Amino acid sequence: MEAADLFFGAFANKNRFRILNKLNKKSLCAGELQKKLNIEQTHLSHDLRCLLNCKFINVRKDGKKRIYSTNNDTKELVDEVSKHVKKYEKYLERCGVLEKEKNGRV
Amino acid sequence: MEAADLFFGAFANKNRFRILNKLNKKSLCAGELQKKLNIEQTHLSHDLRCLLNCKFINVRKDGKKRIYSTNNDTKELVDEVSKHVKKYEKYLERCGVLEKEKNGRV
DNA sequence: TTATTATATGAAATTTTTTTCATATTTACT
DNA sequence: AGTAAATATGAAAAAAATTTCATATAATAA
Repeated sequence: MEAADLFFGAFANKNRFRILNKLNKKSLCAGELQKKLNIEQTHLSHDLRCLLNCKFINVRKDGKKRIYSTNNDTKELVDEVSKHVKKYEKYLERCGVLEKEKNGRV
Repeated sequence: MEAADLFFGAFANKNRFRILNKLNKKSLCAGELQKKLNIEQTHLSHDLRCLLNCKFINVRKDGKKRIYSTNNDTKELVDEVSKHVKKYEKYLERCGVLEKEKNGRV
């Protein structure tokens, strides 16, 4: 089950998920992503490396830019997860540090 | 995109993923899960509450036990993710704190 | 009504991840 | 060669999640 842990380490992150969603629509270079998502440059760069290492995305060079893109498996996965998130949105609560007021006991 | 963050907070966790996989096969009470997964009692309890809050799982009472189960949406999602994890296993690397030795530069 | 089993809770301690900072690299242009 | 633009890197700081601890509650049985 170690692989699942690594998987989540890479995939399960708000910013990285936003990146994947953007790239699902259109391949983009880092600079474009940065503008669209309004993430600080080095932060974005770290996230891209993370996604890249785990093969969620690919790069190709184009002059001094690097164009990032998702593959089909990633597209499917991201869409599936997005579907679930949308459907369960109303139930989702911050975990671990559950907001005390909301504690809906069983 | 806030919902995605909450979603990952609950779903994206090694132990909780193990729990979901077990429950996908068979509804179980906390005690049984504890034995099968070898997780410390209060730890498991926290994780169950988390999954419960976000409606990944359901409970019903049976005497002094509580029987946990997954729903169909969760089953599908967990299976989809498991499939991806299996396929990409060989690429997965710990993120954020990337092991220095492994640094496969682009 | 007390004891026991099963499970839950909240807070503190620990660990991990995210974010920022300062700087490096890479490519193209002059 | 020197400069600027685009992106990457590593380490430190900050934030968040996990794990443990000590204790509470709930249901049943003696």
